[in-house]
Amino acid sequence: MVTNDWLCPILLLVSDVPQLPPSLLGITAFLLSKVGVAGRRRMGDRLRGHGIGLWDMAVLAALRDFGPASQRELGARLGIDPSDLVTVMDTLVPLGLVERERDSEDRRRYRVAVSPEGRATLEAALREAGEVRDDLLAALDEDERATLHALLRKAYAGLEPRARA
Amino acid sequence: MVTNDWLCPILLLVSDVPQLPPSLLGITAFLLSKVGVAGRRRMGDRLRGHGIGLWDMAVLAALRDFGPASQRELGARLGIDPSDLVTVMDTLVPLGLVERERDSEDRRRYRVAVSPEGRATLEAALREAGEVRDDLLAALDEDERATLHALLRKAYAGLEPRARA
DNA sequence: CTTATTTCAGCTAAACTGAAATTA
DNA sequence: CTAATTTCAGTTTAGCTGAAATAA
Repeated sequence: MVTNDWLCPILLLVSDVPQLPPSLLGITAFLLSKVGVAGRRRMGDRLRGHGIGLWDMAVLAALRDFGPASQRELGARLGIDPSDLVTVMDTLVPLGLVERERDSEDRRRYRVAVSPEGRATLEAALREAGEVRDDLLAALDEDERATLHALLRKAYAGLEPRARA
Repeated sequence: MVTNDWLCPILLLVSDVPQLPPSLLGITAFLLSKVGVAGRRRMGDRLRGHGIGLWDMAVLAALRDFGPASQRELGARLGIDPSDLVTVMDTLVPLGLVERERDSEDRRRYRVAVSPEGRATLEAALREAGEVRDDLLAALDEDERATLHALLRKAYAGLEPRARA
């Protein structure tokens, strides 16, 4: 009789494909995390080529989609800690991707706006995102990708806003 | 005319729901990462109540599904760095969830096996995972959850094994 | 005086790197 | 001798905490 005890280590070495435990593959949250981390890493690697990080891209997107905002507003909208937004600004301002000036009506705040260069960088970043999707979801056809996206969006919308982090 | 410039900050304050930029909500990898992180956090919080972490659960699952293994094999299978497996063992061994003894045929290796207590803890952890799924995917019905799971599994299987992170 | 916004200094956890100790 | 397994020490990064500085 063939038992797993000695067969599995051999298969593991021969196939060179790490076979994950079925117990884990049956957990949706596990798959979600694995594919999510893989996508995040790919996206981060590509953005590094543009000199920005994931949060920087998110800030550019928020500024373009919703218009100028204070750092406080950006943090609330994107779920970024205000102190981490300082780091984001330390990246975006010197690169000229955003313009930042004190709010004339409330000099505690900055008024942050995306620059033309920032818009161009965002466009490039969004194209990278499309390529990451093609890579990450290579096994899925167009319909399946659309279904996956719709389901994720529905699930995300259903999360407690406070617990979306 | 109503412009976004002053309307959006007001909506943001009134609705108390952080409206994410449509640019980002259109990126599958972004949603994947967001929902994945939310699930991972929920799972980690629950496992903490059992005194173990996510990697500990993964090791218990691998040992139960595939039988005893060396730390090297566990690391290769689960994508855990061998040095991090030391930390996992430092958790599981004192709790009595695994039994570890030197391999009599190759004394460099340990032979790690799940104990009855470890099986019970894994069962409890898998039940927690079910509850996390119900919470995380509350907005989806049974069919949608099954579809999401199947699509994630297909996408994950299509990733380069080396790049599964 | 209290509150809001930005900033800084530091902390924690996770994942990774490099090398030492032991055995094959 | 080289190579494999486990272990330890240290680095890096992301996300978070608490408080200071400035302005309302």
